[in-house]
Amino acid sequence: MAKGDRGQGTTGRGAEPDVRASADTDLGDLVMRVARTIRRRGAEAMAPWGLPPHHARALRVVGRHDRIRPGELAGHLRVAPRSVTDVVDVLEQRGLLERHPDPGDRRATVLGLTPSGRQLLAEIGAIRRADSDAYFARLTERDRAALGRLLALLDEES
Amino acid sequence: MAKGDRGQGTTGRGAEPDVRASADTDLGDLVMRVARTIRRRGAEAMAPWGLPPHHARALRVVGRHDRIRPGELAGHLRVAPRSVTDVVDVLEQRGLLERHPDPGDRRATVLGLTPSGRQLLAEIGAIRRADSDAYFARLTERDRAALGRLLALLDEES
DNA sequence: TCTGATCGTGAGGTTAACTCACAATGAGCC
DNA sequence: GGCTCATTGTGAGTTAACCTCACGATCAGA
Repeated sequence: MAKGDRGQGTTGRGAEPDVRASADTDLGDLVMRVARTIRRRGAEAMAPWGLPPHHARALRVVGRHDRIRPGELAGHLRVAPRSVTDVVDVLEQRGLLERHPDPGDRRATVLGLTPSGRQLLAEIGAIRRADSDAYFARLTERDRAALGRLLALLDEES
Repeated sequence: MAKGDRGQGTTGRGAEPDVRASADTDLGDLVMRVARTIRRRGAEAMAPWGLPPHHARALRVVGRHDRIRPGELAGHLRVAPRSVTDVVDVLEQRGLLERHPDPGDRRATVLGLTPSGRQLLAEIGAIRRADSDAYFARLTERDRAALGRLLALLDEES
């Protein structure tokens, strides 16, 4: 099924494993490496606020979708529902968002930003966007659009 | 679960924050979400061998660059030198690779696959490639090439 | 009213990284 | 030869970002 399969793996020890960069990194690896860089940059950019990248991301989602439920937030972040509980815990402890009981369903909770959460979001938004722009500036406008389209295709619900 | 989408508002292409995640997430978020999916899929695919994605990746790099040093391996994986020590520890304990003293520099170590490491690499290579192909099959051949090019640009040494 | 799904979370675990400090060694200089 | 300084890999300790499983509370339907 694989096409350009170089079948080495038998005895071909020093048998010319030349394999220059483009050949040896597949798309999956490439995505992971870029993701690592993004996470590192994000962590550095957010360091002054002590807000890890993932927490900042969650804060942003809540900012966009007010009155969101934890489960929905998990969906947006593409993580397991349980995983957002901890994130929400931290953000709530810092007074950035609040859990409110859902009047329509007493099992459920809805999340909303506090004023200081909203303010922090505004502050870091600018920084984050600037850093993101700086990183993706390696690509032309057209390439960024193309990348967005391709990643969105991959990210579609399966 | 989740799959929430209480439609609030339409995808108004304005200054309005909009609902559909794919529409308003920036490139960084998109990369992270795709990366998460890839990691999860990779972990599932490697589960029968109990080999975490990152370990498999390291094994592959050593397979390609025999007699590589830990420090170089770290460079290929884009992680801090210290981080590969643990990975190498595990892989060595499993008998998949070995540390040899570097004859030219007694501080250093060179890594090489053992026969069983080489065999495992061959086994999982096929599986992994198949899974990767399945995931990226959402994109056309042309789109995959484009994505590879764009990611490679981003991943260039800065 | 009983049953089965759903919501969020406690408990506990894993992966994948990081920094800082250190001993051993190499390399350049006088 | 003896000094200094950089490099190599690792011990120690920490953090981020996930996961599964189990559970009590609640909802929705037969």
